[in-house]
Amino acid sequence: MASKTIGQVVELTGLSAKAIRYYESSGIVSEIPRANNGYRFYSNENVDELLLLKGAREAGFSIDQCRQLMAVFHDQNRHSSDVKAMTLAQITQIKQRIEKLQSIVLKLEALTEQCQGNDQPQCSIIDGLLKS
Amino acid sequence: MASKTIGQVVELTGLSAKAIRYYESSGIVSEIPRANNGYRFYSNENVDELLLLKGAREAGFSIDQCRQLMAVFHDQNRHSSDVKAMTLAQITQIKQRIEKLQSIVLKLEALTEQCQGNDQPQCSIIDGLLKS
DNA sequence: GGTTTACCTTCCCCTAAGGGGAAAGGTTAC
DNA sequence: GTAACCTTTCCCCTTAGGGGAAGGTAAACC
Repeated sequence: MASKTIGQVVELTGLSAKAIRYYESSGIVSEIPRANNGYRFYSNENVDELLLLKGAREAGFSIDQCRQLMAVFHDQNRHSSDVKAMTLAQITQIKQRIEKLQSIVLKLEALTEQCQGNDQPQCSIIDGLLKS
Repeated sequence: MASKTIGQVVELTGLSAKAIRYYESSGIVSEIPRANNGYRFYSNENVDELLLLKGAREAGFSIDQCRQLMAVFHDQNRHSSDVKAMTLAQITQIKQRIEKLQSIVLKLEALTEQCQGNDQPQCSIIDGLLKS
């Protein structure tokens, strides 16, 4: 079975049909050849593109970053150093997001510690948010 | 100066005029009274709502969570325990997001360690993403 | 008073990454 | 033949506003 319908690719990749069509219409993956009835038929190479894309999305790469990644993927003269650089940059970005979230957690934890948490309306969390 | 124009509220709160109007049209803050010319005029209470909202947004609360928070804020019979419960739930959610991001970082770091990062096309990051 | 500048209003389109569902047509099974 | 399932395109929806247009208003300056 060299070429597969979109339903079969859904089974194979775990991606939704909506997502798969979206990736094509956005130009992130190659244009998929059609049969006479208009149905898309996916080659193994097409499926590989989708698998790579899925892996990258699950690794937190944005669609725009994936676009670049796919371009590198299709570059016959690519250097693994380029892929590594993109990945290291991605790691840095995610770590920054983590730090921001951690500072929020610290702030919220400080506020909850001040709050009595009883049946009175006075609440130092609200007071704290008002002043922040 | 008991009531302020939106421009003055922008100065006062650091929020954008777009955001302030959005909060009103979304029903998150109270409806703002208008002058004859249609201009909004903000009372101190209106400004307080916006300040609380801003603090909550900066603390990572979503607009929908802010909506609930504002409802509690306006509830004369509120219990600080309710606010505390919402805040603790928010802390839990953020911690989950942090954990997810951390697992992504671990995965990406493992991949970069395997990648040679040279001028060859073979790249274990791509291979790893394809299989994941 | 007239003009310029700054401010306010609503309105519409745009973002990211698809999801939901309609309407229409194709394919398969009974 | 027809029921069930598959595929197609199309349009609206989501978050939390941003950008900018078109038009009315207010304050400042001459």
